[in-house]
Amino acid sequence: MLEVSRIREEKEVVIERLKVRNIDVTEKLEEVLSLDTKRKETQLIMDNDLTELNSLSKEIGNLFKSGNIEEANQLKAKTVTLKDNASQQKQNLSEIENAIQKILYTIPNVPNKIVTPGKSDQDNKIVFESGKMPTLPANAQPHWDLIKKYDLVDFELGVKITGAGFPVYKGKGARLQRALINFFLDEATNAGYQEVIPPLLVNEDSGYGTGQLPDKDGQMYHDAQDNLYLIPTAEVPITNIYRDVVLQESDFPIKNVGYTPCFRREAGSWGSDVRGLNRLHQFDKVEIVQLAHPDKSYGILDEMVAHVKGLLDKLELPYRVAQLCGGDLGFTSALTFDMEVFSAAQEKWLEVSSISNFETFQANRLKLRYKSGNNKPQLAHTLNGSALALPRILASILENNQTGNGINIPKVLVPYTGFDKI
RNA sequence: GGAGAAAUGGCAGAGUGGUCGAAUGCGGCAGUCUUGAAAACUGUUGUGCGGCAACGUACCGGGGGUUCGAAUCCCUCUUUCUCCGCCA
Repeated sequence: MLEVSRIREEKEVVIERLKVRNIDVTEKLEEVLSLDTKRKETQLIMDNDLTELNSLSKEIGNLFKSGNIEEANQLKAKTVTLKDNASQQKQNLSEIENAIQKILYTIPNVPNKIVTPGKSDQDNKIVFESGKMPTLPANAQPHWDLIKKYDLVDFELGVKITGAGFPVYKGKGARLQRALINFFLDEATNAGYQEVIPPLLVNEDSGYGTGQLPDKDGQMYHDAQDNLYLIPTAEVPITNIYRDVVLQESDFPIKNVGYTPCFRREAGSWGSDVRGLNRLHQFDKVEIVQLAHPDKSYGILDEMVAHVKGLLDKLELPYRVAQLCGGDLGFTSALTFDMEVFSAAQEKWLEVSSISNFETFQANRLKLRYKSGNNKPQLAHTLNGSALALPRILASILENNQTGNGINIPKVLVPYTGFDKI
């Protein structure tokens, strides 16, 4: 959520930068500013009423003490209208505040100035390519066939138990999945991230804190009975650890990593690219989250990208890094890099990680601040990235490493799988 | 799920209708003393909103109510603890 103070201070910049998302927020910002002015006026009136009310109350107290009952009762009568006024203003105030918030909830984050305009992922800028495409055997198969052939993942079984998009991993498939999770967690831990195992269901406050609500209501599975949401990513519970927290400047950087299953309804996104493991309702992911000093967050974003590149290098997968254009940028992000792995048999680039700097957008909702010295608390920056999302990694490992009579396991995973071939 | 107790500042802990944003202790910060440190002493030390500031205002788990006036009384919700029941 944008800060009103920022809108007031650099309205033109905000409008200009949001144009790369193909939206014009001029009217909304004007509305926010005029409501904010009204808010200040209303509070001033209310505060004045309250000031008078408070001093009358004190007087009445003193009169009662000194036995001046009659005079006290006279003053009491005077408080009635003041009280009415104050409570009316209080109601106005909260209506105005709600109206401001309602608008702010509809405005996405202001993109970083290097974000280019564009409509869709077609317009993203490829900023790095690792090269080294695999050469496949003549009879190469896409992973959904390999999975069946070697009995690694069973989709039909998942349909029987739950529904489409909830696969059952079996045997070496399950083991490979677990190996990847452990590998990713170990790599992150070695890079200084603290591992956490967060809850998989979150409350409404947490959903608002990281910006999934109200923007993506409907994309999350919702337990109406207890009003809890199944997490679409570990970002939600992990970042919300720091909701309503004031850190010391010396606490930075704060680095957390967590493995969780992720649950996404994927409403309306059923298309051609959903075969096999490409798009699921439940999938596993290791997520890295950092909290940073505003001056350091972009350096940290680079560091996180480098970390994920390192993972893909070690897995010996061909990949590229895309800098998202305005039209493809997530609602809450100021700058995002997507990591895409080439899955050779289906000849597709699959997004396996999305690494973003949210600047203060989440922190403002979370009330996540830091203090340096005796200065007033300032909003911190939040960042996160997948390191990594499992199913598509699995898909590309299977496809790229097939030999015609088996599948080679990347060397780095062998200590985790206990086998080097499927 | 049933019965009872509780929720106060970074922490501990007082406060049961007015002068309480809240005693006291610990911790933090600044200073005195010291070659330096410790100890001792002195001062200072929550957050939001409005305001250049002075200051005003709100906040004692959340929401609502009673009252001229609520940390204090009432209702409700949440959470924690104890006992009972159930259970991985």
